[in-house]
Amino acid sequence: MNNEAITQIRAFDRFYTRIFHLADKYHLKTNLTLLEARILLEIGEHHRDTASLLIQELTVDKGYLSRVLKRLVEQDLLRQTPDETDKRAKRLSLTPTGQEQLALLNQRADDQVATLFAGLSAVETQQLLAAMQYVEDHVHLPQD
Amino acid sequence: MNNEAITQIRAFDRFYTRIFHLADKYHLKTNLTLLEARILLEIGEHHRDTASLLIQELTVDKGYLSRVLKRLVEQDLLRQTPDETDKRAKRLSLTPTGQEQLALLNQRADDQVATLFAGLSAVETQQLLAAMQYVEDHVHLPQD
DNA sequence: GGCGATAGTTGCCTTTGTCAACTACAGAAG
DNA sequence: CTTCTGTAGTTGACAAAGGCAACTATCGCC
Repeated sequence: MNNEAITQIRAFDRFYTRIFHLADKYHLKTNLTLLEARILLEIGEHHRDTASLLIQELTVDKGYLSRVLKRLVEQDLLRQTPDETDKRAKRLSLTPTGQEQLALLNQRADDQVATLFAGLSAVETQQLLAAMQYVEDHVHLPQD
Repeated sequence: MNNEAITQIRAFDRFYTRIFHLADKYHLKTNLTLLEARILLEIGEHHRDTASLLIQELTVDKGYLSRVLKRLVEQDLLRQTPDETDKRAKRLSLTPTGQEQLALLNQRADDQVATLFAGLSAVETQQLLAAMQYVEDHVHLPQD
């Protein structure tokens, strides 16, 4: 890969970093931090229902995570129920309030995306998705 | 924009967030934080040579930035010279040591990118760049 | 010359994140 | 069944990151 290409990719990275910086605000107007929002998302949508799974997925310190989870429980967004088959673990699940919050977060995030890509025609949207897919397919992810 | 599209874009965002989380480590093995690295980059390559410009570009608190800049000066990576035409401002520039550090950072970041997109043919690389460009061109950036 | 705005600094505080030690349990090996 | 190593999660102590407001000095303008 030549230098010109690398420079352009790094420019894209900077660009998309900027987008994120804007788009990562979907948790505002809720009283959740970004991490808390991502936790609700992982539990509620991707069914990662133990702390260990979250640690892997979000690459966060387990001590820190433990505290954040506690906070979510205190806010009645999250339940921790004992795992019957593995008594070390706790199963995480959203409370009804937690599910409401998650729905709200999703709504906000969707709105953000819709705003960022507003005004695209159907064809343009399809091409955009294809372009993203191309990028995704051609990144060589290191094995953790 | 339909829901299906939004879902896919959000998936891309999560994906690229993950990439960044890996790629943002280029400052490691130096004794710089990510913010310090980005500051050197902005000053050294994009000629943003006042604190105000950095505040805008990096969306960082001015009090915090002030301290970080001080730290960089203490490490002899940065110089602050009085601006003759505006005596409130200070012109920022890299010291020779700072330029060396920046070169090192660039090297690391380039390596990261090269690794992430390793093994692409010339044609694939061109298509990748085109795909990135397409994404970039079709985001509707809000006016700050 | 006076006044609101801007550049940057400093003190104070909260949030976020790291690290190591610790408890409790699991699973395998003898 | 005991012992040993590994994993799940918690807690305490601490460090780093960042936000907020007050302050000084200077600017540009009426």
